[in-house]
Amino acid sequence: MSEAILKVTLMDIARELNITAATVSRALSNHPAISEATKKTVRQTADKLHYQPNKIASSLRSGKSNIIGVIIPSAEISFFGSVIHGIESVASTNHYNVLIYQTSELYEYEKRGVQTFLQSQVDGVLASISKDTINLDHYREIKKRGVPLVLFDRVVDTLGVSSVVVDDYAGAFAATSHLVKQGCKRIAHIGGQQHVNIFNQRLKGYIDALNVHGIQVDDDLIVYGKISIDSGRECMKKLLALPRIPDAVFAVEDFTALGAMQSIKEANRKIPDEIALIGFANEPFGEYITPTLSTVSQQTVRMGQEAANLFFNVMNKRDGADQQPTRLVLEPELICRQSSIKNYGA
Amino acid sequence: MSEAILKVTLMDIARELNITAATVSRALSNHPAISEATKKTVRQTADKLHYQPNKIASSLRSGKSNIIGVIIPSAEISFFGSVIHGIESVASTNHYNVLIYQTSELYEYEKRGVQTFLQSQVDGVLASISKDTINLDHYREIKKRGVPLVLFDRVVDTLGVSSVVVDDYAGAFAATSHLVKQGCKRIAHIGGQQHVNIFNQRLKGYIDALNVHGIQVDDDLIVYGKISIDSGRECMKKLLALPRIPDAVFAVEDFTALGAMQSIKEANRKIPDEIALIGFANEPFGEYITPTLSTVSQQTVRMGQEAANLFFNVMNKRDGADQQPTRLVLEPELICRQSSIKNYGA
DNA sequence: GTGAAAGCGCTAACAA
DNA sequence: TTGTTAGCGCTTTCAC
Repeated sequence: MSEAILKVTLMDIARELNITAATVSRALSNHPAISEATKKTVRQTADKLHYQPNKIASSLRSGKSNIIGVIIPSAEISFFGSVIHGIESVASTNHYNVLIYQTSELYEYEKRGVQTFLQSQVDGVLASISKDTINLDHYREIKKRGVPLVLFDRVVDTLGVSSVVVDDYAGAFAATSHLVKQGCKRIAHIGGQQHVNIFNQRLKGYIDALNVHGIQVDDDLIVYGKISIDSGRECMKKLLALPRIPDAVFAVEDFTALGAMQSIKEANRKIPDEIALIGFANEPFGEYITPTLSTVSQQTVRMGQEAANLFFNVMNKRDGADQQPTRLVLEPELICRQSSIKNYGA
Repeated sequence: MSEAILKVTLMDIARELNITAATVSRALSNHPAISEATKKTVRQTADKLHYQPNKIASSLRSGKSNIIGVIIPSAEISFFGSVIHGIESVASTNHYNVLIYQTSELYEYEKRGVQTFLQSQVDGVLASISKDTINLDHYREIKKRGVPLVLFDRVVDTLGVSSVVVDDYAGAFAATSHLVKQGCKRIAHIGGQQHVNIFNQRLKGYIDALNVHGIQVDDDLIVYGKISIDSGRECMKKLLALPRIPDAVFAVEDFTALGAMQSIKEANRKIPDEIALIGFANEPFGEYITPTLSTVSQQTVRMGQEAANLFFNVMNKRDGADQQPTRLVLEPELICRQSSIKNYGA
C-alpha cells in the first residue's frame, strides 16, 4: 500500500477556489492585475495542495525552457569541472538549469549533443569544441535556429559567436617576466606542438618578455615537447646537457613542468636556487608536490561565469538588432610558489 | 538581414505530404501500422526541412522528460566530476540527458534543487547529500511524487531508497593488509573525526586487518586528525616522537597522507624503506608527488555508472509492485605506488 | 494503413 | 479584477 502520487495542477487549485486556471496562473506569477486577496488565497491553497508548477507545460507555452546546454569534452577533466561550477552558479542565480553533454573529444558525439540540445529547446548553448572536430556545421545550425551560442576555452573565430578564452600570450609573458625579476638570466622554454595555437602564443609571450627585459633570445634554450610528464623529463635532460645550463625554465604547461622538475632533481640541481621553474594551467597537483609549483592560473571558474554572463547578456536584450559577438579575453593570474621564488619564505 | 529562423513542426511535414500530423508522428517513431512507403517519404521530408522534434511538447504529452537530475555539493570537487562523468555516459547511451544542480553543501540550495527538478519533471534524481543537511523531507517529497531516487556516496539509510557507496571498511582492510604484506610490523593509523561514519569504518578495517594478521593493535600508534595537510603533518610528528616510531602509516585520506609524507621527509626518514605510507581516495595529486602515493580508489566513475544503472533498472520495470531498494557497495581498489612498495621497480 | 479529435498543463490575447 | 478561449507541438485512442 503505497502513498498516492501527487499530481496537482493549476486546475485543482482553481476548482478548490471556484476561480479559473488563468487567474491562478496570474496570481502565482504575481500579475499586477490580480487583487492581493486572491493572490493570498491562491498561494495558500497552492501550498496546501503541495502544488509544483509544471515547467514542461510552461516551457511549451512560453517557448522558453530556462535551460542552458553545456557541451564539454569530459566532466572528468578538472578544468571542465571548474568551468561547470562557474556556469552552474551563475545559471542558478538567474533561475536557469544546466544540461550537460560530454563529447569524449569526438565529433560525432558533439554533433549528437547539439541535436539533443536543440530538440530539448535549450535557451542557449555553451560549448568547448572537441579536438576531433573540424566541420562546424552543427554549430552553425544552432545559430540558424536563433539559439545563442557562446564558446569557451576551445574556441574558433570563424563562427562569429561570442567566446571566452584566457590570454595565453599574457600569461606566458607574465611567467617569463617573473623569472627575470627573480634574477634569472638564462631562461629556457619547453614548448608544445607549435601548430596548436595556445602553445604558440605561449612561446611568443616568452620571447617578447625576454626582449622587453633586454635578454637575448637563445635558440638553444628553446626545446619542444609533447605535453606529458615523460616529454617534460626528456626535454629537461636536453637542457641539462647543454654546455651552459639554464638558470630557469618556463614550461608550456604543468605536466611538462612536473617532468622537468623530476629531471632537475635527478641531476641534483636545487630548485629554485640553481634552476627556477614555472608551469602553466594551475593543475591541482602543483600545490602538493615538493617544491610547490609556480604556475599560471587560467581562471576556470571565472571562465564559466563569464561564459554564462555572455549568454544572459544576449538573452536579456533580444531587442532586434543582430548583436555583435563579444570576444572576452581573461587575464590569467600568476601563481608564485616555491619552485620559482628564490629565498622563499625568508 | 539575418537568416530566417527555422521552426519546423510535424504539421509542416504533414502539409507538405498531404497527410496528417498523426501519421507523421507515427512514421517517425517507426510505428508498425505505417507503410514503409510513407515512412520513407516522411523521413525524407523531415530531413529536407531540417525537422527537429520538440522534446518539450513530446514530454508534456507523454509525461516523460528523459532527463535525470543530479544533485552534488560541487562540480569543482574532482570526486564529483568523475561521478558526473560516469552518470552522463550511462545516461547518454540510454538517450537521457543530465541536469546538474550544485548545493555548495547547503541545505537550502539542496531543497531548492529538488524543487526545480520536480518542476522540471525529471524522470529521476541522483543525489549526494550535502554536509549541511539534516532534515530529509525534500527527499521524501521526491519519493512521494513517484520519482525514482538514488543516492550515491553521501548516503542515508533511513530514506529507504537505492544507493551506491564504496566499502570503506574493505578499503581500509586491504590497505592495512598490504602494509603487513610488505613486512611492516608497527603500522600506525592517522584517523579522521570518528563521528563521521566512513572514517570510523576505515579505523575498523585497519584494526581488523591487524587482528587477522596476528598483529597486536597498539593504541599509541593510532592518532586522530582533522582531514587536512596540516593536520596530517601534526599527527605524523606525534608518531615520530614516539619512543619506537612506526614502520608504516595508513592515513585516513590522501591529504592527511600528504601531510604525513612531508613530516616524514623533514625527519629524514626514507619512504617506504623506513616508513611505508598509504592514503585513501586516490586524489589526482597522488600520482604526481615524490614518492608517488599508494592509496585506495573509490571508483568514482563506476559509482556514477552504477547509480545511473540503478535508476534505469527501476525505470525499466515499473510493473506495479513496490520495488525493494538496492544497496550497492562497491569494492574499492588498492592502488600500490612507490610510497608503500619496498624495492619498488627492483 | 491512415485520419479525426482530444488533451498533456500552462499562458496570453481579448473580452467583460 | 477576472473569465473565456485558444493554442504551444506532440501522442494516442478510437474510428474507418
